[in-house]
Amino acid sequence: MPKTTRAPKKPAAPPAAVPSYWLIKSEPTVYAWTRLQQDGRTMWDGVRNFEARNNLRAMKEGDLCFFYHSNEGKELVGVVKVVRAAYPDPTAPGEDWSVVDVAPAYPLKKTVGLDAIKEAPELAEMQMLTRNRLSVTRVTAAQWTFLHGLAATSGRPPKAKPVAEKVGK
DNA sequence: GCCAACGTTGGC
DNA sequence: GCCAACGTTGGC
Repeated sequence: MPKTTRAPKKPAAPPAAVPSYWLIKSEPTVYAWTRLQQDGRTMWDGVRNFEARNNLRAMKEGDLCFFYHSNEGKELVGVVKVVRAAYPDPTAPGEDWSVVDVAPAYPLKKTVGLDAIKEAPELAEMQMLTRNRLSVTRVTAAQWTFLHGLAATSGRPPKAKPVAEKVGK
């Protein structure tokens, strides 16, 4: 594109950008939801799968993710917010992996079990089901809303999150 | 704890 | 560039 048509450098991306929705998995024995609540924030490291990594890289600050307990529990337990977009994974120096920082946004009033997710025709296309080994998957807006219905938190707009937003260190 | 699924790696 | 072996994930 010719320079002359280039937009005059947008003054910081509009924070009004529509958030995307995701689902991240963790084995509760490795890093549980309660632990994240205690920590207040964490670096989501250790992802060693290209597709999962690409999903991490597609996350924007402010995006929301379901937090899923794999292996034990097998249920959605809460929602986290992306508080820092992707940056190189310091646990894999020299390698091309990424992390994001997340903070707890709110717990689900009712956890949503894998069985319930599988039962719902509305969720048949969920990436977590179709790509069940992926630790970071996409969630559509429709799936997001539907799952909040199951979690009995449907009245809660995804914007009510007074999470501290100190980016950086 | 076992096993199926599947992404990744490495040999040819 | 294909494909078999391997490793890891995650459900059961």
